[in-house]
Amino acid sequence: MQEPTFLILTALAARPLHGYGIIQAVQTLSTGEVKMRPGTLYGALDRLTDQDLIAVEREEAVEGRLRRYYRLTDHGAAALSTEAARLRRRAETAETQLRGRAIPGLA
Amino acid sequence: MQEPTFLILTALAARPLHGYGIIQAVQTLSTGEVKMRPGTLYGALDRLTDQDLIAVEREEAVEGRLRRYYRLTDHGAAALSTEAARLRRRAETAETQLRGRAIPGLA
DNA sequence: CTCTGATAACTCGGTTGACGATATATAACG
DNA sequence: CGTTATATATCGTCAACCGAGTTATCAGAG
Repeated sequence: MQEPTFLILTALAARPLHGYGIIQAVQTLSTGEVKMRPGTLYGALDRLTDQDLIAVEREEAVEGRLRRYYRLTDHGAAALSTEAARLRRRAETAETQLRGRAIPGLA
Repeated sequence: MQEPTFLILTALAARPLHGYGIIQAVQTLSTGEVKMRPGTLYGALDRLTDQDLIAVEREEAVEGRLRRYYRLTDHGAAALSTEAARLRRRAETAETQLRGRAIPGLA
């Protein structure tokens, strides 16, 4: 799983959002680092829906404009949780290695 | 930066290694999770060398077989450190969101 | 003596997924 | 009336990962 995908799932973890809301949430959650483009978002949304990690919650028409809300599925929440733990482990391993001290027992 | 690339840099952080040694180190460092393929490794090695994140340390001929050792450059160590911090932040943000509590002040 | 498996390097083609650019439409602001 | 913000969507490209295959040496099993 790559960063943009991870951030979409993160954005949807707390509450359902529509596409444009995800773009804004991702920017906020990444403290301005990541500005997701529509080309990345809508492709990922279709893919994640196919993988049953997210699902369409509801569709709203606000002032003539459609808003399609997505929510994280249970499956998606589990995947995000697993992936977060993985990132944490990767970060820890890298920092340990950088300190120049290999974990005892490793070649 | 993607996971395989990150793991190559992690493997080289503590000490220089040759290609095959990296494959083994990655597998150990990821507690068996990631078995890097040659196609991934050698492509990444060329790319990372071009980006000056790693460099060829020396070439050794051991029993007729060539061993090409790569080391992390200062630039590469800095990039790995930055990326590790980034992964840590991503993991933390995701876990916070999963707890259902948005960071106060966010929409 | 041959075959398998580990070590060690490298190539090639396919697929996935992110990205930039572009398109469309409405409402608000100046 | 033009620009900015909201909101969705498509298209073509490119980077990167991945599996499979190639070549070669040496050790150990059969």
